[in-house]
Amino acid sequence: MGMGRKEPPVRKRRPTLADVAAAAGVSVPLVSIVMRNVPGASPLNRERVRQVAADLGYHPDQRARLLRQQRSRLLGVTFDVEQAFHGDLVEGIYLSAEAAGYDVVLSAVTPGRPETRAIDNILDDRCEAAILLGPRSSTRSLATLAAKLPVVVIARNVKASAVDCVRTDDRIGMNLAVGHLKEMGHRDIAYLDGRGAPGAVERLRALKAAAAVHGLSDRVLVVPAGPSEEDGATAMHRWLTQIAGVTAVIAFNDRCALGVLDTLLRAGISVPQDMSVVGYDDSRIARISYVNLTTVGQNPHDLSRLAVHRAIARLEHQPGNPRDQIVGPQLIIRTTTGPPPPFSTKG
Amino acid sequence: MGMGRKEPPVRKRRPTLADVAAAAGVSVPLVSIVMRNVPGASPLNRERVRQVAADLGYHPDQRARLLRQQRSRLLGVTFDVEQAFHGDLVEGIYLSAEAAGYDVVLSAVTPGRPETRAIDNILDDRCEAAILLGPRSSTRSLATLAAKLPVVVIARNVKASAVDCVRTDDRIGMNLAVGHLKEMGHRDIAYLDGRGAPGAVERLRALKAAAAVHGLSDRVLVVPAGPSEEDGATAMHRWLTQIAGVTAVIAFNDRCALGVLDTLLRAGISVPQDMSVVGYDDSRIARISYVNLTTVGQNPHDLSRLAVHRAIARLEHQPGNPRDQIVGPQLIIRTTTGPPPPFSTKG
DNA sequence: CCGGCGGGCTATAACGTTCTATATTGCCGC
DNA sequence: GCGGCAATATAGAACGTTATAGCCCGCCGG
Repeated sequence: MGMGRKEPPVRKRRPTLADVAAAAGVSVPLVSIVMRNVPGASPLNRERVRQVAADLGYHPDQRARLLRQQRSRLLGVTFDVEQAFHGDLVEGIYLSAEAAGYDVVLSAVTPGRPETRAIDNILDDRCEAAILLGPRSSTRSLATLAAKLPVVVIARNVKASAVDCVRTDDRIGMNLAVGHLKEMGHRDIAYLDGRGAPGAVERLRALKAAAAVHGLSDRVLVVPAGPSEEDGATAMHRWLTQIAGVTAVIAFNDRCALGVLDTLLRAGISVPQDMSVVGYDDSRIARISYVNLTTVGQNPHDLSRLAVHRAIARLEHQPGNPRDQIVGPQLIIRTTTGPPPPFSTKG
Repeated sequence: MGMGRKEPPVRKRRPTLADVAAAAGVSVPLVSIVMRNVPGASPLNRERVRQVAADLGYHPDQRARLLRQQRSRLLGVTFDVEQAFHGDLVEGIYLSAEAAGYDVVLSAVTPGRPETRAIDNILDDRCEAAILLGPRSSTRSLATLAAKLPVVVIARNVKASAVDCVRTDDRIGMNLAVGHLKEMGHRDIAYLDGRGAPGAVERLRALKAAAAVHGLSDRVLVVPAGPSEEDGATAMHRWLTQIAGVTAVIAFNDRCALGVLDTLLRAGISVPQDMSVVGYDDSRIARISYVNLTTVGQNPHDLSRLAVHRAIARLEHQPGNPRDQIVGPQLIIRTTTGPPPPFSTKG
């Protein structure tokens, strides 16, 4: 019975500029001036209005604000919730955008929410430009989108004249990986291909180019695998019995490399004494101490910074020169690579 | 020289209702009626307006629309880009929200973007309710937030009367894990604690309760570890030499369990013949074929569905009964658990 | 004493949409 | 022929904010 019943939290309509103005005894535009920190109000009123606004718990309505202004200063970003790497990119995008005075609207792609819907969302929200992380849409539909607003694609090369791209150059990455192995004395190298995964074709081509540069074209063995741990493990398992002389493996990506490592461990082949392994991506898994995978890392910070700046440049009508911007990857040398075992140096 | 120069893509101001109305020769409100699919327009005009809108590439301005309406029907969601599980939850939230006619505003928490900023963002965007995934803010500040709008927290228990919680019950999960092991014949079980990780205390308490239920209170050994692969590997390594008789390990989470598996593999202890291992979370890593980890899985679909419905119920003034909703986890039996080796049955 | 100037403040309109109220039909029954 | 009704269309105001222009007042030089 009536003892200390909690009052229900009465949530009234959120306060507006008019409420603050009335409470402070000034006009609405003056409050607006104070909230925006622009000149035109006396220090006295400025202080008073600030106080009243804080007391009322006033928050400016972002939507009304954007509606009135000519520009929204909004960047729409689509990303895939399943890709850990996209998380790193999102982080970088927030940073660069806020530094440039732009705001970010996120729109996720999930198994149940196709990319088209994610894109429609950022269109509805009046974003001035779109930054798409690893989009799967056709070149054609991306070009259509680019007719409506500036589009910057990260981590995919889209051959449409109106679409900007920012991506890592696999040729540089593979060059680093092969160069590192050659320097240590390896000659016979196996490459586990991504087999149909996005970007696999480019990466294979890059590997072949790197092999040619280092004069190892006929020493490189390409094995079909895939993008997952399972693919790496299966391919390595099947292939273990068939090779001899190969002293190093480059995997399509880190997950694939992880499967390779597991198979080698179970087969009693020690890494890096008997076999060197190089991954690709520098995903979080590569950094675990007991994995400690040598890998080619993309630079999410640079990728996102370039993408944001490129989008803003388009908005401010300074297209800039290269439509397709390349970020150099870096080789992160950990403990899965080392010199080949002495008895196997046959070249 | 002048051959086939591409015309620069002229991006004009985006079309508005007024533009469509003028082009179709009808009034603005009529176009609005058509675009919203509400009664009040003739089939003839409906068709015409649709056609014209499509031709102009008209997209309704979500911000203006929400400004005019009394309600925004917007749910603000904060999530952590580093937590893969949050991705699964986001997916479910989109699904449930769209089914209920609500829209979702995402706001990410990253290493460089603190939770407070993410929350301010959804406040500025006029969301009607907030759904926070594993928030790290203090109970106090969450309560303050709840005074402004309904707040539903997923995956954390917040003891504030105005904050709803939806979470998995660790007691059920641990009960399943211990029960499964006991059923197979295990008696002496080690638990690798999360040591300071969010939720570790509750999970440890739940384990102890489960042990008590199964009459194994004095057979369970608690070992400090941590939430990462590395923690699991280190703890297992250090601890391997000190135990005897223990036939099963329950890890704080899957990542920790992965470290355990790796250490066991390197030590030549086979799983599950010599030792059973149970994880917690059913993260993607647990499903890899060569890992194939028996684990306690949270149900992201149910969690997100309940959270969305709870938020909407609050908005529509039907608070409903339990402020703290529990979703039952499920045991996913894979191949890292089996009967204990015969010689070790001592109880 | 007057015209001009500038700081501080406010009235008003506008952003793109939707709500409310009101007109304009055509059609029916009496 | 006329009131009533439903269906369709439009005029006008409103949402919360900001841009523009103008008002008021005290001050200065002439």
